[in-house]
Amino acid sequence: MFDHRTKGEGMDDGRGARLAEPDPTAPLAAVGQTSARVRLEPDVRRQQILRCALQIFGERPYAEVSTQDLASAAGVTRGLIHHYFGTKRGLYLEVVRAIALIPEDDVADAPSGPMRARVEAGVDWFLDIVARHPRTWVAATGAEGVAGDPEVERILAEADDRAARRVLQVLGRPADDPRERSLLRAYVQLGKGAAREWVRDGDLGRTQVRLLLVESLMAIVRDVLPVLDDAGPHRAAGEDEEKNP
Amino acid sequence: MFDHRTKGEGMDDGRGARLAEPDPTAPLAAVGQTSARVRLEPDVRRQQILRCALQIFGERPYAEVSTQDLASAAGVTRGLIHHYFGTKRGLYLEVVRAIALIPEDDVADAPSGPMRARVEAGVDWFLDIVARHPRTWVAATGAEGVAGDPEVERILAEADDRAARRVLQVLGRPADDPRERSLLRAYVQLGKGAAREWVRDGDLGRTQVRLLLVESLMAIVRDVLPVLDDAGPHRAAGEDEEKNP
DNA sequence: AGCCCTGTTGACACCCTGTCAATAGCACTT
DNA sequence: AAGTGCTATTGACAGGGTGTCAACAGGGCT
Repeated sequence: MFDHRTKGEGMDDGRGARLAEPDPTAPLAAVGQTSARVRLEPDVRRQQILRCALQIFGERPYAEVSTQDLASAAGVTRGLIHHYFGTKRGLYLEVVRAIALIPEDDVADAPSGPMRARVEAGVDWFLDIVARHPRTWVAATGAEGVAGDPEVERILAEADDRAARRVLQVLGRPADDPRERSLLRAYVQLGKGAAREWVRDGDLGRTQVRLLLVESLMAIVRDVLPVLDDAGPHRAAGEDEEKNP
Repeated sequence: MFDHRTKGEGMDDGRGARLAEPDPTAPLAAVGQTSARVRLEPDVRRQQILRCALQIFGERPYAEVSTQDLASAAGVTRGLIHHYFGTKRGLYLEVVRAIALIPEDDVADAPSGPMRARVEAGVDWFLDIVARHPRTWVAATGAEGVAGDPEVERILAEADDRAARRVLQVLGRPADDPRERSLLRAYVQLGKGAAREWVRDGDLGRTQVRLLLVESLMAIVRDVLPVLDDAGPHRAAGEDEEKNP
């Protein structure tokens, strides 16, 4: 998310860029005013714009970013942004996708051993992911989406669902029961919440968070999943007729 | 982009506005075209606009609601919206406050009886709140805020903290230990996640959600809180050095 | 060199937000 | 009842941001 392309840092003065010879693919604000119109491969240009957008959207909220800002950062004109991404929202979606969706890569862990060991393994897997890029992770998965945009929702939901399936897999359960999936998605929220408390405010450490997540998941496995089907019908909450707050 | 100002969409039909005798305080779209300029007490007008905004913002995302929509729904002009709330975001903040901030009023419930009963009472209290305005509640507390708006963040965080304190109170625990508060805030995320699954997707019903929340909270009370202090230090997650997303 | 494909631009039209002086309800006085 | 004053409410205006499109020009090819 953050590109950490800390400004000073050899961007303009020292090495590179001898004189008036800007790297055409220079991503960020290398755009003194100097660089004339340079023609790039569509793929390269797309990537470059996307990288800049990644940085910008990480810095301030969606509404306070204008396509002009995006364009300037990439050293192009607004028109080009729209040419490649259709709309500002389109570009934003690409950014969210890039950040939120954890690759489904390492799926091959054999779920073996007693349940408690599996649960602990699953929790540790999750905490490791968070610990790798704590702040970025929190920013990406928190309430940072654009206001209720259905597509953003969808992406974030997909991310949660992947995590939920992963946990189910670690538990050694088939991941195709929609109710169990739903249940685990809720649990993933607990994980996200706990991680937030861990990373942002410092009152809980990894130890405490781990404890919380392990015991909760154990309770779910022990006391909830087995009786899930015995419970009542699965109606959604009634349509709301608001009265007053 | 999308004009979304499509279809009349239940905006104008239903209740209210029988025939040219509009209740001055009629909340929604009682605005045939009929109602002439009516003068109301500032308080009343504010309330009325707020109620309408509550509904509208619950229906579609912030960015797709225009001040014109808000004004029309309340049967006034845009200017008045700004007169009372300054800005569209200002009105939105009031809405979020109204929905998310559970009144700290009914604090007097005696936390008595066995722990399981208390836990169930607390969970039911929470579910009742959600059930009162399900969709609006989900919209307001989910990732539906204005993208990363600090003020929205603050309100939501405050709301979570209130809920956490409330739960601690129901459990019969003092609500001043920051670590327990933090723990319970994480639990509140589970509650919100579960409520989302309940309201939005229909795979889980209130029964299942209740089960999940009760058992999880029981596990927390039984297995986590007692040993919270025995666990390691409460360092925040290490500062992150991002490599790549 | 000259041509052509296409990446890139600049300007245009539209919508939306926020401001402000002007208008007109409505309660109170005479 | 009519008049008067306070102020709730309006309508028009300015500024800014998004998305569209025909035209321009970079650079590889003949």
